[in-house]
Amino acid sequence: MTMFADIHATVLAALNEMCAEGRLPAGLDMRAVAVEPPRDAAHGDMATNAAMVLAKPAGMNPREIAVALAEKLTKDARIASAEVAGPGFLNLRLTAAAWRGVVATILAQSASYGRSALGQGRRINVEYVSANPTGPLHVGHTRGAVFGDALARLLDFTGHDVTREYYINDGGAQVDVLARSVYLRYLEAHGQEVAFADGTYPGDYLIEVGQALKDEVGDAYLGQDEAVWLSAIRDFATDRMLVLIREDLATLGVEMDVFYSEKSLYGTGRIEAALADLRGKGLIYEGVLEPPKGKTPEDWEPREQTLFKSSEFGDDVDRPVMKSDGSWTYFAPDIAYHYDKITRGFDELIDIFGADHGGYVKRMKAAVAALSNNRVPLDIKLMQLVRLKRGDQELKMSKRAGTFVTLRDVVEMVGPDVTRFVMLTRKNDAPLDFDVDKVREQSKDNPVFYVQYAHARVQSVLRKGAELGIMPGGADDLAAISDPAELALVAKLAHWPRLVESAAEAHEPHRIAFYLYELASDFHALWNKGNGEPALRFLQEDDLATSRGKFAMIRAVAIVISNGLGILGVQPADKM
RNA sequence: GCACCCGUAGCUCAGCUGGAUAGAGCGCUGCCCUCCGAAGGCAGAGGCCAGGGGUUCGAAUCCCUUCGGGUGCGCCA
Repeated sequence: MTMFADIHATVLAALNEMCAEGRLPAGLDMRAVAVEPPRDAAHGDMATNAAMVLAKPAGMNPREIAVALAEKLTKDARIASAEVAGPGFLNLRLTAAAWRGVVATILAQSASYGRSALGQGRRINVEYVSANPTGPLHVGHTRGAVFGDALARLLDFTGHDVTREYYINDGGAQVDVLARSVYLRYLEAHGQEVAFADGTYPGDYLIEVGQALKDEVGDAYLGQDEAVWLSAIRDFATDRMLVLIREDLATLGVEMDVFYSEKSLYGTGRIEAALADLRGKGLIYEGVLEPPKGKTPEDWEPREQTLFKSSEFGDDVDRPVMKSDGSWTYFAPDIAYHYDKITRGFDELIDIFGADHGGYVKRMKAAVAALSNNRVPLDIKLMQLVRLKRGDQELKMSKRAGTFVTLRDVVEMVGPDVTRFVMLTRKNDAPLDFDVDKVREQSKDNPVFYVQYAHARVQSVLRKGAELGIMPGGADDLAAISDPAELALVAKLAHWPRLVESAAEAHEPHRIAFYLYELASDFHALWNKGNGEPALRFLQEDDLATSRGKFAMIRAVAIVISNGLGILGVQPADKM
């Protein structure tokens, strides 16, 4: 249990008592009753809106309810005061002893402080990265990789059973292009002059693949028709690319549980099975789509296609699953893939896509709703672009020239921890500027540094204390935590569990990063306050009991920072 | 033309799923080291939350609408 959950339960209990005593009507819906930190700390430690949300259904004046509730709550030993404010807020102040209890809790729970059973072991599948297996990962993929991984860790931390999954697009035309490009490199390895036409991948990273192919098959494919080698080289090359991609992900500390092959859906009856499910629900038909309004393609002509009635599930129009030539559209294997996830028994699905896939969201949600009979929710997070910069200069990417900034370039420039943290300092749907110079600065301007520095400062004091034989204390020493600034810091620590839960529910790991920044800021402020008020210094050489108490407090700060960074996949620094 | 995302301080962005006087960093102005690390901190100036309607005790947040920016729109994946 946590402080906010405890008090919330206390408030509900008090309200129920009031019902039993006839001071409130029975059977009130209390789900809207919340206990939150007030926006302005001057209002108190916690505030409840109970009186306001219950006033109308109870047919009573909100202040009347608030006064009665306040009377009950002040009997609680942890609550120092309860004041009615504004239209009916009830502002609560907790006793210093109650806050000190939070420190004891944090030290006792340590690495699991903030863990929650919110997910109740629900099985949740997070699909991310899923980049085409045609080359190394670039900056854009990096953001998706970091976000997906942090989200997975966050869900794990909140009691979900998480599967991290990568969908390999190895079934489409782009892997044929890959195979042809590798063939050219293979010819090159045999000393031939080759030209990279449009529609091939000219990147240097395929040189060694061509060489490896030569090492493996010798001259077997020289002068041969594409029909002879295409399929074999495709498999060879995609395997190589997947090794590359796994290595890229590993440099960031990202590890997948499942790599799921698109190709495995073809010729195995799995696409057919998924569509048969939809057909059985009357959601597949043959028909002709209207041309898109406003922007009709030049070569538009009406054609009959096999369509999915996605419009019955909130999509704008029905979507084709089969092209007019009888082959599948990309949507068909995607339906089959999500059908497979549903059949595997997941309770919830999350897809992380690039923002350019925005037009795909509604049909995918429609498909999952239809296939699972609305049982399995699908959340799709769209990742906005990353603008990579060095100072004022933007590092441009050009796919045609084969020059792009890779994930590995970024990690080599700034390290995995900085890459991860900075990528998480923005909401997923906001564009991100990533300045490779700025993120390496050791200053307040750099949020990674700022948070790491707070952790390192705690460790530094604790080390110094250890030299003097002072260790963080237990419950008996916590009276040393008494200044309002100290209690405010502890209150911030008490927010951690509810912050974690709200971030997990919203699927928004960036909230963790922002919280850590605020916590670090509060800590640095308290540290500096010790300059003017020696009583606030953590190390009090002439008063060991006080030192032990304050050490317990700052150790709690380090624990929360460490737990938070753990969710972001960042190593806390002990020294800087 | 339609759909989705976005619009908050000069700049870059938060805003806890509807709460009280809208916050932080940078930049600007002025302060704080005989002191556990100044790689920090404190204070000040700076806002019609793009505009307009609505919903209710209460809106930056939810709904409608206008304007502005981004992305996407059958036989690409």
